[in-house]
Amino acid sequence: MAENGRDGAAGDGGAERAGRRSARRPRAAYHHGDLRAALLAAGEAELAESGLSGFSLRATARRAGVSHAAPAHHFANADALLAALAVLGFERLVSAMEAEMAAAGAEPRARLAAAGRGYVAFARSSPHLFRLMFFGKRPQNLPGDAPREAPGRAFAILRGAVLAVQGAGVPETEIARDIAAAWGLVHGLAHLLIEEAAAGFLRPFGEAEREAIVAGAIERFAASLP
Amino acid sequence: MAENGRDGAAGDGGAERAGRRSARRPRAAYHHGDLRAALLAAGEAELAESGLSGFSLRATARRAGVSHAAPAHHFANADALLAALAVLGFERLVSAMEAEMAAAGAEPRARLAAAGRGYVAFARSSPHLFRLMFFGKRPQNLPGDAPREAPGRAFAILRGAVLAVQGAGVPETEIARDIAAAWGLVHGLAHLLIEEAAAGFLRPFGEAEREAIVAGAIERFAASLP
DNA sequence: GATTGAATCTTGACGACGTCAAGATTGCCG
DNA sequence: CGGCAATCTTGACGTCGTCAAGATTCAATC
Repeated sequence: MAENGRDGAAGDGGAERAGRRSARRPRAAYHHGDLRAALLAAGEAELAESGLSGFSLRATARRAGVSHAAPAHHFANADALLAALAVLGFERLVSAMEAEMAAAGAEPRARLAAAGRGYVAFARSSPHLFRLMFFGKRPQNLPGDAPREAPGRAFAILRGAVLAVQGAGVPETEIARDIAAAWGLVHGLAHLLIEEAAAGFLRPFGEAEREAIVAGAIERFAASLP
Repeated sequence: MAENGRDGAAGDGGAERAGRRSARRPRAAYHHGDLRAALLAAGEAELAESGLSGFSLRATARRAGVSHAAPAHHFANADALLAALAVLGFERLVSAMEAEMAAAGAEPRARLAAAGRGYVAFARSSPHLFRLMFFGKRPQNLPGDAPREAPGRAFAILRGAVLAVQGAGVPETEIARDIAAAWGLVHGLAHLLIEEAAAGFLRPFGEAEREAIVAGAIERFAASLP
């Protein structure tokens, strides 16, 4: 995937294989090899640098060292590329939650709190993906169900963690209420932390203190469940 | 102002002056009167119809019945118009919170829950503005402090409501923790409700049940404060 | 009340963007 | 080895945001 540009601006930088033909084409090969993956990597880098509103398919192609129309053979349109990135983000979100839970042992409340911490940790580590996942245009007419089903796994984890705490015999609306509260809390906290405008009142606190504040809020919720 | 396209929508209702000159220009006047307000109304309508990613300054101008370059005299650029809309949204958010609180009486916990309900109610009534306010590009170089300070009032209300419940003598980090939890909960719930992808598990419930679930989550939080 | 300067709006242009169509290049399968 | 499909490039079109220059109107001054 040719070290998606950056260093030399003009991108390409892909001198991994010396130009074979002549000096006409600094680019290595006509066929890229795995342009789809390269475009995803370049797209994520673009997203991190320029944000969702400044995202450009042409710039992504440029960064990947291909022409502006090359992406069309791998993604139907720009939204399809972004949707694929969002799916990738949800996979990482699930990984982050599972990683924290695995380290949290077996106690249900500890596992629920860990899931929440993982959720927030992901948002802080990849704010550009987080924003894309929850604010990007809804992928409407894309092939496959992945874009629509991607959030489901993360919710399922959170739901399972809540159910494990509640035990059996809880009315359906109460379950929904507590799942909504759990998701709302961690999602809101995550958003609060990555948006500067929203994080105003957390400014005075240092990094460690914020961590403790967020973890405390989540643990207090887990403890408050009946 | 020629009933911007859609006749129904744009409000403004500015057909006050019949076209005076000739049939050449269906538009009434060269000078609009209050184009700034008309652009804000048209921009909000565009936002509601096309979403943030589909927003277009030219389409907004078209809807307002002016040329594509007319907005430049009232907003430095497209982001400035969106920033003004975001400020407008924060004002409405504050109004929604205050309205609920005013109807909630004097009991601190009831007032806190009311503030949260108002927050969610605003998001549901104006999802396009909500998304803009919290996901739009951060207005960087805009004149005036309004865009940066707009979220402050809403946070101040929530903060005040939390403080009123806690009473005096609570450590600073605990205060921050509970404010973060309150904001995170209501913000996350609001987001949960307006994003279809996220609201999957709430689908089976009807409108009234959702209302109860959200209100229940908020009230349980208010009741859980020490 | 006419004149003049400033504010407002229009027209036209430019570069960047997303997307489509057609041609060039390459890998692969027979 | 030949041909076909996949891949990538080039070129074009319409739309977008923004700038510059001209047209029109308002308002303040004389």
